[in-house]
Amino acid sequence: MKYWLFKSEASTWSWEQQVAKGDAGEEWDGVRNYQARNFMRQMKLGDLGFFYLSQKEKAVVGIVEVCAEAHPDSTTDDDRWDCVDIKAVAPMPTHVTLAMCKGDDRLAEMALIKSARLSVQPVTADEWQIICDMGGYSG
DNA sequence: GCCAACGTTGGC
DNA sequence: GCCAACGTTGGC
Repeated sequence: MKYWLFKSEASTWSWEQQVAKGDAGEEWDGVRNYQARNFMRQMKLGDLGFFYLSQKEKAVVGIVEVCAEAHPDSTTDDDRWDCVDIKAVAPMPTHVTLAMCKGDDRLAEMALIKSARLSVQPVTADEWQIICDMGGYSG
C-alpha cells in the first residue's frame, strides 16, 4: 500500500464537495501534468492520500482513499490524460499546515516542500505517519 | 499583487 | 534536440 498527496484549491474543489460524494467518490480530473499523471497510474485500490488545499488554507485537511484505479479523464478527449477516483475517508482532526510541515526537519524532503507545484505527489510511509501524528489522526 | 519556480511550446 | 519565450502555479 502506498501513500499520496492530492492538491486542490478550495475554490475549485473543496473538502466539503469531496465528502458530499460519499463512498462513490469522484474523479480526480483536470490534471494536465505528466509527472502527476504518472503517479496516478501507479495508484492501487485502497491506497491512501492526503487532501491538501493550496492558496488560502495551505494545509492537509483530510484523508482520502483511491476507489478506482487510473482510467481516462472524462473531462477531455485527449487520451494522454488519465485519472483515478478518490473518496473521503475522514477529516484531519487538526489541519496540518504547510508551515507545520516546513517546521519539522523530518519532512524536509517531502515533495510538498521541495516540489511545491506538483499537484499529485507520493508520500513516504514515514511522512504519512508524522503528518497523521501532527494532525491527531490515528486511522 | 508580486514574483520565483518550473513545465510546455515552438522556432531554429 | 536545444533553448528562449511564455504561461501557470502557489507561497508570501
